[in-house]
Amino acid sequence: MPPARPGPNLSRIATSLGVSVATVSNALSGKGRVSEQLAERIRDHATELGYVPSQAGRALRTGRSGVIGLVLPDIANPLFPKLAQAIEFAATSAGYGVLIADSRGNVSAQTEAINRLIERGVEGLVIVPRRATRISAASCPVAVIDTASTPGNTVAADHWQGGRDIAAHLGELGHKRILIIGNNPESNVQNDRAGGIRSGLRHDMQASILWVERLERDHGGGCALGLAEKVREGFTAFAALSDLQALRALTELQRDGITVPDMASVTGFDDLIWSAVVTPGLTTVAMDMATIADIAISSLMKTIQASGSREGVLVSADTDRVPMQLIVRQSSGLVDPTTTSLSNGELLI
Amino acid sequence: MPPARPGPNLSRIATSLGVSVATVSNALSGKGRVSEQLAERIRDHATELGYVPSQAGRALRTGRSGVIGLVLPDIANPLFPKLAQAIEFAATSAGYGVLIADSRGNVSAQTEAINRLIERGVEGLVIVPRRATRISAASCPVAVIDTASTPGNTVAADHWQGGRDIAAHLGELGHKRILIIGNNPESNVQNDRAGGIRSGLRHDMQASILWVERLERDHGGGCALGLAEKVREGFTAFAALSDLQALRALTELQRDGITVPDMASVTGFDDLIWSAVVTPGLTTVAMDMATIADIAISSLMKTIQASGSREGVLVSADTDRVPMQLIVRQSSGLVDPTTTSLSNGELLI
DNA sequence: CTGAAAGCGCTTACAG
DNA sequence: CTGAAAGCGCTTACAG
Repeated sequence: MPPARPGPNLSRIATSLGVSVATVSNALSGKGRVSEQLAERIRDHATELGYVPSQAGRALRTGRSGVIGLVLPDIANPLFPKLAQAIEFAATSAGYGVLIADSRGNVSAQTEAINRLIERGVEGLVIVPRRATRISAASCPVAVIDTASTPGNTVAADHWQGGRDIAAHLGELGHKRILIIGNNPESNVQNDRAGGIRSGLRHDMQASILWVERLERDHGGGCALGLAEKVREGFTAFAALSDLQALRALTELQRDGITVPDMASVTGFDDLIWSAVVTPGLTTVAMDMATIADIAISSLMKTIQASGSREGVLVSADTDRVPMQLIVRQSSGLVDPTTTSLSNGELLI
Repeated sequence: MPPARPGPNLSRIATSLGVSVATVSNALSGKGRVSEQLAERIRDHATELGYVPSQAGRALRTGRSGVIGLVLPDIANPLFPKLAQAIEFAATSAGYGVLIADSRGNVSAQTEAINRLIERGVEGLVIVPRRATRISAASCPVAVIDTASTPGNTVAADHWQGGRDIAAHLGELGHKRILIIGNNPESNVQNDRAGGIRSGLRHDMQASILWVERLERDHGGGCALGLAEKVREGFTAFAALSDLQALRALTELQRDGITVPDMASVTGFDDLIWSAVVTPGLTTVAMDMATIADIAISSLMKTIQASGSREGVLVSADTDRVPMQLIVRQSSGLVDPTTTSLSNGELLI
C-alpha cells in the first residue's frame, strides 16, 4: 500500500464535512460551482486543518508540474545573482517554481543538466547557453537569454546600444583615444558591446582593443595589463566590456599612480555589485534584468499554454533587445553623488 | 479524462513488449526481480522509445518529490553564486533537484518563500536565514547555514578561526595597529570574524573597529571611510570583514595616494570573484563552500531517510564549524604569483 | 448546486 | 521469475 501523507488531503476534509471530494476540490479551486456558503465552510475547515494541496497529485492529473528550469553556464558568474533573482521573481509571480541547474564544465554537462530538469518534469526552460552552443529543441518550450546577435529566438540586453552609450558619454567628456578592454574575443556579448562602442565614436575619436585572454596566454594569468604605458601612449579612456575588467583596470591604474578620473577615465558594463562601492565609483551600463526576465518568462508561459506544455519548440517571440541604461559615476569624471549610494544593509555579510 | 502525456509510459512499453507494467517497472528500477535477459530487452526498448519516467507518478506513489528547496535572504548577495553552486552540486550528486526561493524583503517574505517551497513538495530545506531570524520547525527537515554562534542546528564556516588566521598573518608581517572594517554590527558572522581577529592579536598589537553602516548613517551612503587619515594616525593594516568592504578600502586608499601594500596592508573575507582580479590581489580567507554544502545536504538526506521525509525537525547534526582557508595575495605585502591567476575563460561575459 | 467515478503514471505487497 | 491489482491525491467530464 502506498505510504499515506501525514497531512490532510481532500478526502479527509470531505468526509470530515460530509461532502464529496469533488465539491471540496471545486470549492478550494474557486471555480464557482459550489454555493458560496458551503465553499466558505470548506475553506475554513481546510485552513483549520492546515491543508496543503499535493503537487504530485495535481501534477499527475493535470500534466503540469508548475515548475520551470533555469540552466546557467556557470553559477559562479558574478552576473548570476541579478539574473537568478529576476527569473525567480518573474516565475514566482506567474505561479511557477524555479529549479536551477549548472552546466559547469563542458557542453555535454549542459545537455545532462537539461535532461535532469526534463526528468523532473519542468514545463519550460530558461537557458543561458554556453559559448558557441545552440540549443537544439528540447522536449519542452525553451527561452534563450543571450546576445541579440546569436541567431534564434532569444531575449537579450541591447549590448550594442549600451556600447554606443558608453562611446557617447566618453565623447562628451572630450576623450579622443579609447582603449577597449575585453576578456574573450569569442564572446558574442563582448563583440556586440565593442562594436557598439566603435560605432558610437565621433569622427575625431579612435579606439583600440585589448583582449585580456590573449595577453594572459602570452604572459600568464593575472599579469599586468600595462595600462600606465597605454596612458603614456596617449589613451585617456579605458572602456572595459565588463565590470570585472573595469575593476582590474581601475585598480591597476591607481596602483601605478594614475589617478582616476583626473588622468584617465574608466567605464564598465553590467553594474555589478562592486561598481557603486569602489572609489571612484565605476561608470557602467546596466542590463534591465527585470524586463529580460519578464520577457523570457512570459514567452515561456504563452508557449506552455498554447502547446499544452509538451511541444519541443523554442519560444516564438522574435529576438527581443532590451535597452541598457548608462549609470554615470566618478570613474569617468562626472560626479553625481546620488548614484553612489548603496543600500547594502541587506547584505548577508 | 486526464490529459495523456505525449511521451511513452510504462504501460506503453509493457503492451508493446507483451509484458506487465510491474515487470517493466522492476526491470527499469533494477531491483533485480526480473531475469537479466528480459530486463535488458525492456531497457533497450525503453531507451529506443525515449522513455522518461514521470516524476509526478513516482512522487505520488512514493511520497517523495526528489526535490529540496534553497531559501536565501537575498540572491543578489555576492556570496550567493558560490553557495548556490555548491548546494546544487551536492544535491545533484545525491539525486535531488534544487528549487530556489528568495526571501528578499522582510521576514514574512521568508515565511512565504518557505511555504511556497513546501507546497511544491520539497522533501527538505536548506535555509540561509535572514538576520535575527530563527527558523521555527517547518513541516519538513531543515538545514540552516549560518554562523556557529547562532544557536540551533547549523552548519557554518569557522569565521572565528578565519579571523584568527588574519590576525596571525598580519602579526607575521609586523603590523601593530589594525583597523577592522565591518559593515553591520548586528551581523553574527561579522562579529564572529571580528572577535576572531581580536583574539588572535599578539600582545603588542591592537585593533579598533569601524562600522561602515554607522558611518553612512551619519555621513550618507557612499561616503569616504577616511582611511588616509587613519594611516596618518598610525594604522598600517585594514582588516575588512568582507571582501566588499576590503575592495572599498583598497580603492579608497589607492585613490588617496596610499600605496598598497607598501604603506598599508588590506585583507578581506570570502574570496569573492574580484579578489584575485584587483591590483594588488586581495588577501582573504575563504569559506569551504563545498564542505559546507556537503554537510548540509547529507544531514538533510539522513533526516529525510530516517523520518520518512515528513517530520518537521531541524537536522540533528550538532553545529558544525568548517575551517576557513587563508589566501595570501599582494594586498598584504606577500607576493605569491601562483595564487593570482584566475582562469576566467569560463566567464559568460 | 452536488456527487460518483474515472484515470493521470507509478510502485509495491501479494499471488501464482 | 512474472502478473493482477490496489492505491498515492488530485481534477474533470458527466449525471443527477
